[in-house]
Amino acid sequence: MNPRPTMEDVAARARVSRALVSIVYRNAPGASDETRARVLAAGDALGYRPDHRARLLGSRQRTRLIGVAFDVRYPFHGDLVEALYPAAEALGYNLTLSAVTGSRRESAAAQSLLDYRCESLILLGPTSPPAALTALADSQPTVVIARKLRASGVHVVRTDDAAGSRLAVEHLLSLGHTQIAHVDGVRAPGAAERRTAYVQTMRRAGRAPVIIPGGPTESAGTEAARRLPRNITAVAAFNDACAIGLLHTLRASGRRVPEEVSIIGYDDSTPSRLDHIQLSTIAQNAHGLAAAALDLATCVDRSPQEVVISPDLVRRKT
Amino acid sequence: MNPRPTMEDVAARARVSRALVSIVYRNAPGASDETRARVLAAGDALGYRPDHRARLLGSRQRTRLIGVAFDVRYPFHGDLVEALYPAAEALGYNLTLSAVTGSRRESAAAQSLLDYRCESLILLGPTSPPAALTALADSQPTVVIARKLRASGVHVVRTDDAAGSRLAVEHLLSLGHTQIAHVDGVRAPGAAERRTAYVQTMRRAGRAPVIIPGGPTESAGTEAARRLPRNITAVAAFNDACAIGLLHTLRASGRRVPEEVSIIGYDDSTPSRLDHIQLSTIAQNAHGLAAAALDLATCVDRSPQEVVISPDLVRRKT
DNA sequence: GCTCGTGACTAGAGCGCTCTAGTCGAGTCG
DNA sequence: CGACTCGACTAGAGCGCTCTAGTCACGAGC
Repeated sequence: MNPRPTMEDVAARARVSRALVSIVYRNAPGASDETRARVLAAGDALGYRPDHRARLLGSRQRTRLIGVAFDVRYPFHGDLVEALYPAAEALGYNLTLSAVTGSRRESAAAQSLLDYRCESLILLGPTSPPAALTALADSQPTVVIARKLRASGVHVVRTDDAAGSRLAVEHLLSLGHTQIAHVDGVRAPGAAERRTAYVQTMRRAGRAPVIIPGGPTESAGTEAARRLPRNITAVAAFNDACAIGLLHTLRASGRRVPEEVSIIGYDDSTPSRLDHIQLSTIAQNAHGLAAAALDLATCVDRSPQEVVISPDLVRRKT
Repeated sequence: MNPRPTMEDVAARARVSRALVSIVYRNAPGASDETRARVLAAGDALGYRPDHRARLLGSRQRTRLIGVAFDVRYPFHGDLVEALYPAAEALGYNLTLSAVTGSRRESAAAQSLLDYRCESLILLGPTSPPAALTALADSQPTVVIARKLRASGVHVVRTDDAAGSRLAVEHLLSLGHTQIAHVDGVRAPGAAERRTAYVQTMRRAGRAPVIIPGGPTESAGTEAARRLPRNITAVAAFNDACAIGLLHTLRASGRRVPEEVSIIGYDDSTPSRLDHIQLSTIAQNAHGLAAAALDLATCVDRSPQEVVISPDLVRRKT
């Protein structure tokens, strides 16, 4: 519980000036290797760690801090956060997180990031209206991940949902299926792109599209299973949760998956990887999204743009 | 993209000193209501927001900042974070998050929190060895949530697992079941307490305990389902994931839940609430845990202690 | 009338850093 | 040999705040 050592303490112990300690800890040129080692040794002995806040205050413009607003309720946001950390580190940036929860609104999360003087903001699947996002982007670069939108001044990084949907359908076609249904995401983000791509891919293959209303949840999948025509042998679901609900309900009603019905999900979420599920799915490339987002976040004065990342097919057992 | 206004700008606009602006924004005594309004108006007009960093640097001892290290992969950590925000706000504290991920170790997360000069640390279900936690607690109050451990200097807030397990078994007994099995968590945290309480409660009720090896995952539940004796009519599972694996496998093999077999989980996780699952379970009281953790985190110079929160039975459909 | 208290406000020194503008000594070169 | 350059290092201002120690005006109390 003793007060933390400061640069002054390290400087005194290493018998150099405070400024030199700063040089050493910033890895800046202007210190001999010998002194560098001595300063570092003194710092270690005292358990010194630079004060991040003071560091930011002192450095004139660049804070090398990026704020990330994410929703604790979405596992995919967790995957993105995980991918963002190494991507930020590679560029010499630090991440500050702010959570969106059931009771903490996105605007509050974003404002608290601004209080920390983040250089730029990365918002994961934000639900704020475009105007609010534009307002945020007015004061610093703002990158939106995983939401398709046109808000002026905002960078957008997202997965190519049309390509993903096409990938799913082509996979099922290549397996020899002809009666392929799509369980729709209805109004969920991305649902329209996935539905349209499904229809187009089916038409191009000379097959009749069958669309079943669904949604982004397991219960939507459960519901969709009840409406599934008996002649259907393969289903491309809106997302993994929906596919899993469908899977369980189909199995419970005696239909064998994948023997009788093939199912493909979308997201490559954690549940899809579980032993007893092993859902084939379309993976959003979290690392690709993260890298692109950081690239945009760190380039100041770049005109707002949209980066679309291709998804990948993950073949598992359904 | 224009530089953010500072206190100086607000002071100039309101025609007062910088110090007075500080007084107003801190809600400290020493300014007339009239001036207060004028300063606030000037701040609003400029879009001024105090710099959190500078604020903390300036304020001598207390930073009113609490660092939270959580694991993005655990939904329950999300619930805890959600509960921590309002609890912190109520005490006038701010939260800084740092994520533990597959590739970012707990120690890195904790260190980055220290760089931000957090007054205290709250670690959710840490996996670090007790010695590492004691070392952390040496420099500031440290609270561990959801892990039973004896590390000197560290506060612990956790759920009463014995009581939870007892609650689960008593619930099943009260439903008239006599052949109740426990699917064990083996080496998972809390498994020993839950197992012991199960055995004790069964003995006290004059029933023979049946323990089936399992684990904390869905696949463990799937495995346990295969080993489940046919005469068992109720199962208290180690946790929800295990219970859900068990549930699906049992249903797939034709046994009806809850008609033929009752299942109770543990955690009240999000999947347990899903429409087609509706798992009865034992809820860890996230708000209670959060409040207790903040209480401990904010009281400096309090001797390390352990707070045990009672869990609740959530009756659903299994 | 003079002290004293009080509320409203300000000056200025930090907080722990970064960064610019130096100093200082050793080597280079014409 | 004096004018340079160059690497190693230091002094000190400044980042945007907070906070202590004032100042100043005004009214109460003796």
